Amino acid sequence: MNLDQAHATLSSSSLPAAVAGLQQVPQLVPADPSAAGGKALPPSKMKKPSVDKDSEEYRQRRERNNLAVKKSRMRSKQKAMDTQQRVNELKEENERLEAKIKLLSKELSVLKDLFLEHAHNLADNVQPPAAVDGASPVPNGGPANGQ
Amino acid sequence: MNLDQAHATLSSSSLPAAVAGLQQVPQLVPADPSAAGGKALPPSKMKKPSVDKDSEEYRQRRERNNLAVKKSRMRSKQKAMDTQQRVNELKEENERLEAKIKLLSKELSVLKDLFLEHAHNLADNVQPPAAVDGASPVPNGGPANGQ
DNA sequence: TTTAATTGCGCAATCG
DNA sequence: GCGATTGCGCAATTAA
Repeated sequence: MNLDQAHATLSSSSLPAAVAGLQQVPQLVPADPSAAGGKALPPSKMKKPSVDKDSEEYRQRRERNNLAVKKSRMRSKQKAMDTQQRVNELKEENERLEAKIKLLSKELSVLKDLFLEHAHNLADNVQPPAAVDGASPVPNGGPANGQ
Repeated sequence: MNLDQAHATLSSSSLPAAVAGLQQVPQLVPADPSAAGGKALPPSKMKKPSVDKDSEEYRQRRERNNLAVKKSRMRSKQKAMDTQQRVNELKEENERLEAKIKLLSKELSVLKDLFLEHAHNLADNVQPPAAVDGASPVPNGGPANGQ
C-alpha cells in the first residue's frame, strides 16, 4: 500500500493555475536560485525532482519511515492511556489513604478521651502508686492534663 | 479502508521555517496505485478524480479542515499534558497522606504504649479504688492490642 | 554517514 | 452541511 504524495508549503491560497487538465504528481523541487522571486514555470515541462520517487530505494525508505511512524504513534497513544490509567490508580490509592487517616484519627481520638477520663479518675480517687500500706486519703492536688 | 490518497499538498500558513528552499509544484490527480497491488496503469492515461481540486470551494473546505485538525490536535496535546500534570499532583497528595498516616500511627503507638505501661503499673501496685481491705494481687491477663 | 524515532502538517474518511 | 476526530503518508528534524 503506497502512494505518492508531495508535501510542502506554499504561500497562500492562490493556486498557481498553471496546469489545467493534466495529471502530474506533486513534486518537491529544490528552490531554483533563479526562481527566487516566484516564477511561472513552463506548463509543458516541470522540474524533475532531485529525489526520484520512482526509485526503489526511495520507496524502501518511505515504507520504513511509514512503519516507524506508525510504531511511534502507537507507543505515544499507549503512553497516554497508561498515564490516564495511572491517574485512576492514584485516585483510588488516595481514597484508600484518606480512609485510613480517618480511621487512625478516630482511634486516636478515642484513646485520648480515655486518657482524659482516666486523668480525671486519678484526680478524684487515686493516690500515687508507691504507697501500698495504709489508705492515705490525700486530696489530690490537681489533674495533669495534656492535649 | 481507503486505498487512494493523492494530495497535492499546499498550505496556507505557518511553514516549518527551516524548509530549505523548497518549492512546491502543485498538481492534482490521484496517485498511481500500481505499487499498491492495484493495476499498473499507462503513464499516458489516468483516472480522473471526481473531485476537482482546483475548485474554489474545495480549497475552502480543505483549509477549514486543516484548521480544525490543527485545533483538535492542539487540544489533544493539551489534554495529555493536563493528565500528566494530574498524575504529578496526585503523587504529591499521596506522599502528603502517607506522611500523615505515618505521623498518626506514631502517635497512636505512643499512646498505646502508655496504656500498656499503666496497665502494668496497675497490675503490679494498685488495687481497685473501691476495695480498701484485702489486697488482690491479680496477675494481669494480657495486654489488649489492636492494629 | 546511515537509520530509526519524533514531529508538524495536509488529505480524506468518518463521526456527531 | 459542518466542525471534530482519526488513520495515514510525506518530509524535516532529532537521536542513536
